[in-house]
Amino acid sequence: MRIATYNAASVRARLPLILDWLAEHEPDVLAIQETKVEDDKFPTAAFDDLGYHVSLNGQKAWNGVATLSLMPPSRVQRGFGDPLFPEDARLIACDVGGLEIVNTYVPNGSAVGSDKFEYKLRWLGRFAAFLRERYRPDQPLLWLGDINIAPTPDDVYDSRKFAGQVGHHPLEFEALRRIVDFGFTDLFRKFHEGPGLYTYWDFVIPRSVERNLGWRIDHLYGTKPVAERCTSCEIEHLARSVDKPSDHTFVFAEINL
DNA sequence: ATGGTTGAATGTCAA
Repeated sequence: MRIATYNAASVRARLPLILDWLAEHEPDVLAIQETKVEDDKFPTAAFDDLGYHVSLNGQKAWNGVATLSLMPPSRVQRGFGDPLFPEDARLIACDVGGLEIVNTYVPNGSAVGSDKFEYKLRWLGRFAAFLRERYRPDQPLLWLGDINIAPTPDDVYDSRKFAGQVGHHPLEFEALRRIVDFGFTDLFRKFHEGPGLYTYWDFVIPRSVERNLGWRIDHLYGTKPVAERCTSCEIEHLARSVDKPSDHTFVFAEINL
């Protein structure tokens, strides 16, 4: 299976780009984040025309996740299923052909010390518990999406500058480690070492793409049965350089399932 | 020097 993740920063604004990418790369699954649209306004028909099933957890204007799959999904779950936890549309989980797929848009966190940063840490803690409630580390499980954390100095263009700031903070590293300790392997790092390999480049920084001032914050994590069968994981840079790009690009893995 | 861009919605916030 070929499985990809993409923070679209509006699925409607990015629709032509996504359709082109699907036609060229023919993934079995595409996990989209920041769809920024309610489910009844999602461009479902355009993906249906390419043969994709569409599983949605959207909301108006912000957040929103969608999982496209050539095989029909089952066991679809939107959010944590916990009425006590403040729910915005950041998680959709489903089973595709026996592979459990959890697609998340982790809160950005805004700035260290803000309410949004506290929410990010609480969300990550709730997600660590969610995994242990719903899954086992010995089953085929893939967690992917916009993680909004650059977990090592190699994962951001200026680690010293951003040390202790949002996206590169020790409390985020600790929260992510608790999640990864469930039994995950970072599929991209299984194949690629070193700095300069990014998935996001800020719109605001002049010529951030050309200067490679980026962050690796879009990740795919597999349990052991997935990591063992994963034969490649690559970043697809072109989608960040075309007309009207998202500020993220695609990351995709091949898994022999 | 606290700038700059983008999208949703149409104020201004979020990223």
